[in-house]
Amino acid sequence: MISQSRNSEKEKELLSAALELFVAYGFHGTPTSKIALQAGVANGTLFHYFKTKDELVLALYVDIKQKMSTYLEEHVLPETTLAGKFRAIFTNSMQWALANKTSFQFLQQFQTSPYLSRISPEETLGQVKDHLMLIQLAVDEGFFKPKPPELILTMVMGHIFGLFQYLCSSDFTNDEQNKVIEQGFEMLMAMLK
Amino acid sequence: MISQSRNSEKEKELLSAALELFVAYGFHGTPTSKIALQAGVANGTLFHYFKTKDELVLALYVDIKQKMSTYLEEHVLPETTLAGKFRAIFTNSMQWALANKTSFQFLQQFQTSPYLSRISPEETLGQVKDHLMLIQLAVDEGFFKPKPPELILTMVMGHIFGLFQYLCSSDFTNDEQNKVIEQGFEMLMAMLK
Amino acid sequence: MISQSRNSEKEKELLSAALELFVAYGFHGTPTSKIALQAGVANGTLFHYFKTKDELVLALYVDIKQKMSTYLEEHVLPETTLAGKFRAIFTNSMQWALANKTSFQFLQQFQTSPYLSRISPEETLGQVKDHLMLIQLAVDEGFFKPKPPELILTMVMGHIFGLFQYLCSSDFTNDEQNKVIEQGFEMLMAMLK
Amino acid sequence: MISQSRNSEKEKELLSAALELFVAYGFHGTPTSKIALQAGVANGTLFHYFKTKDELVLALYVDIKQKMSTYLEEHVLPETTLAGKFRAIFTNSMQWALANKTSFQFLQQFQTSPYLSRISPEETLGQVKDHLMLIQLAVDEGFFKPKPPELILTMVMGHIFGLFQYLCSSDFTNDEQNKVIEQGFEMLMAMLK
DNA sequence: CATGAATGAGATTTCATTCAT
DNA sequence: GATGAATGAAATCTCATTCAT
Repeated sequence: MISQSRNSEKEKELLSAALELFVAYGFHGTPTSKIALQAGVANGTLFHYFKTKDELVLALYVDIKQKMSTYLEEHVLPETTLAGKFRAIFTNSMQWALANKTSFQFLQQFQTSPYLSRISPEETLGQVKDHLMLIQLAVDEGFFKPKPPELILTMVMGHIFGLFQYLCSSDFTNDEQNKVIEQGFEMLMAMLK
Repeated sequence: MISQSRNSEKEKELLSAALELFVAYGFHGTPTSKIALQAGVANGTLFHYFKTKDELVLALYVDIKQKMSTYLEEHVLPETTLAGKFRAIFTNSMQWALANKTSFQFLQQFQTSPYLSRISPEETLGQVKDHLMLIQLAVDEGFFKPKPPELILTMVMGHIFGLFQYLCSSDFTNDEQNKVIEQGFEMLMAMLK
Repeated sequence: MISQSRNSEKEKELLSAALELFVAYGFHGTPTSKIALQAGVANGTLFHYFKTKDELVLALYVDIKQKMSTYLEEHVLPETTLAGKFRAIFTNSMQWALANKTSFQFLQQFQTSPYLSRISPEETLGQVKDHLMLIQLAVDEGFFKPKPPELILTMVMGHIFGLFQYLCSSDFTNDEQNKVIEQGFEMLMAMLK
Repeated sequence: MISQSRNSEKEKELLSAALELFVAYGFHGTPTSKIALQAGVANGTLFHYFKTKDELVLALYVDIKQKMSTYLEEHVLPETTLAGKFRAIFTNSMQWALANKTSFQFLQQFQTSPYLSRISPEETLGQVKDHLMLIQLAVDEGFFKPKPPELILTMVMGHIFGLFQYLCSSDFTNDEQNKVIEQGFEMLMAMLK
């Protein structure tokens, strides 16, 4: 366990350095040498942990996705009502995004890049399946308008991306942020119910 | 004028080739040699028209932005009512995006990339100023809820990106597309009014 | 034709530099940078002519093989008798090998290396087919002992390699060399007839 | 003694793995990590037994040379006549080569490689001295034609390499192999006597 | 002894850019 | 203007070797 934590140490350093540099300079704009430098390891060490640079990019994506998922699950599971669940998903997504701006920006960058096609469709589906099912349930129960769940999901995500952009573009206090998120959620519901 | 039209011909070929390859392989994933090849010109010719590769990327962005703006202007100007203008902006944005998928994807890619910072803030502002003023007007007249125009704008854009994603993800007939756009607009208005 | 001769110029320089260095340090013991340096061209230029280092190795093999074949053909074709043809093949093989020691050593190195498997069997066969047919003819006419032509051929080649090794190991005058070759041929015939 | 036998175990595994991989991929085409992997030991363990990779190559060469020599000595020493000795040398060389194809191929590869120059001339000479003396004796007694022993030796070796190549190129039964070797020896004697 | 993570020099290859024709 | 051969800096990746455990 000691040795593993040491390994993880360098791997984490590498992932963290890669994240920062990728968001600042883009995937191809960031040489592996710079990543290694910033992570404080030797050039070759990067390739000890990730066989290729591409593998590092994908590993970073998976890592971030999983962290966000874990965070959401923890906050959504306790909710028992549909309304509570949706509010939890929305507000906690926003909170996580704002608390992990660089990570969230990386996701955006990744998802509009050709790297996305490296993720198998099953994996992609797996990530949203739970959300789609929840939406379907809400439609069935008349909580949402009768629209295809995929449409509703993309709208919610577009909404989240839009709000994130807005909240990043200026300086807001925490209170202001929370108010915007709150209002954003109300508006979203106004649209979907 | 003949020589210019010939130049323009090659320049267009280059921009068109670059667009296709950038969306497929990313900015850095696309060598200038491949762009020249696909454009049917020699390697060095690219650098007659664009001093550097970066300049080509930016020129492509400006070119696409301008084409979309022109298209929108043509369709929005004739409208006289607020409702008509917003409907026209929204539906024609969607129509243009769907008719020029690669171009729209390029815009998405560009705007989440570090290249965005190469565009001066004034230029960026200029592109949205008209829209912001229109939204402000709508808020003042009670047409929209009293929210900051920037917030409303980012929400509209998030909405558009979401719908675009959804309509690209499956095969829809033109009729179905139009219906989705129509409903999308109604939902958007339900949210904003 | 001018431009071609210029191209060929650098390509030839590269092949020639590669030959010398490969024989001295081995395929993998020779960095492409050294080849380029010795050829008097830039690092990248090598890859302008040969897509990969491997391709350079194979191209060099094909080039040398072809030069030797051409040389042999020119000297063997005029001969009309079986005896004359065999003598011509043998002595001219030896002469060419001694006049192009480095090239011949490269062939030996190549043929005992894993690179050999990159040459398709058909190509390999094509190179010896003529010789095999000539041997078969000699067997049919009772000129050679009734043995499989392949066996005879490998023996002849073993003989040639052996003599080459011997003549390289010490300093011989041209006259001595010729005498050894002559005697070597007589001994070979004593064995095969 | 127990610990030494354990070491020897791993050393043998390493030599054996190296042999196989060197013949398949060449000296430089085979990373030490792959050798260690195939030998079932850790990366660093290889360097406990061989200070450098080069040392491993040379050790392998010496090892194989010695095994072949031992085998030959055992079979040649009992012979009392010149004819018997030569027959024993020749046929047993072939038998060993065919029974240890990979090892023999390694020798060929080694001897046409720049590694050969790492072997001191004295060592090289030592390996063939006995054979040269035997040939000299045979020449003195009129058993062989009056030629330089070095010439005769290289011819014999060329002959052996040729036959080896031939017998490896197709599938032969043991009986066929033996017959070819037998005939090969008769032909060789026809040439040398 | 054995391990295997870590190293960093160096190898191959790419590619934006130049320039003589 | 147009070409494409040539450039060489820089990127990715490999691998022999070391060393703390």
